Amino acid sequence: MDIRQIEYFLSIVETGSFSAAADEHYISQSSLSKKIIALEKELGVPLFDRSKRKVFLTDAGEVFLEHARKIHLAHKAMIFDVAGSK
Amino acid sequence: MDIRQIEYFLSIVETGSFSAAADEHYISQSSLSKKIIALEKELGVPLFDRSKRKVFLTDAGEVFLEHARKIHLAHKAMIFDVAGSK
DNA sequence: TCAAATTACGGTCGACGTAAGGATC
DNA sequence: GATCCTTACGTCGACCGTAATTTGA
Repeated sequence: MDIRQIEYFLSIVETGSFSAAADEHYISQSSLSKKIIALEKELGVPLFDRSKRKVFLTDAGEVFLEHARKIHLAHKAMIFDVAGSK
Repeated sequence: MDIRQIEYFLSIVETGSFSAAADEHYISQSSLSKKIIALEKELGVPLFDRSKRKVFLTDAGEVFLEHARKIHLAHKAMIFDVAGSK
């Protein structure tokens, strides 16, 4: 699992859209989709329900979201502190 | 940054050795070394002092270590909770 | 039909392991 | 000389974007 995948996931949740999240990260819709599919495969559970026009989180997606936010913040703090220790 | 790199880093700290950590993760010493070098490059700071036979953490490495432990635990909790939500 | 996500495809870049090199003890 | 980390090198898999396909409104 890559930190970027977590950031992609968070962007999708914020925007409610794969394509909008892809734009935010300057990658193609296709690449983003594949990254999320790979993440779901790694976890063994689907994170999103794509059956509607707007994407919704599955139950597992909700659980993932809570942790994803924590890890994202922890990672940001890590970068900041490490850079400051130079 | 990949979660695996964090786990590699933690194994090196625990064992005090790149090669022992590589064995733990069933990858070659060479691959592990390259992963850590890539991590240091991404962070912009060296994490280890390799000038002695046993590897030592730099100041930045010590800072990274604190965060790495937190993120590792958060990741483990994430995997556990997501799997449990299936 | 329009918009949005997935799948197919081809090219390129990166990751891996083996083996050689350099350094420490 | 032995052990450990890094560099060189060749191969193979992964990632990316474009384009085609599928599906929901």
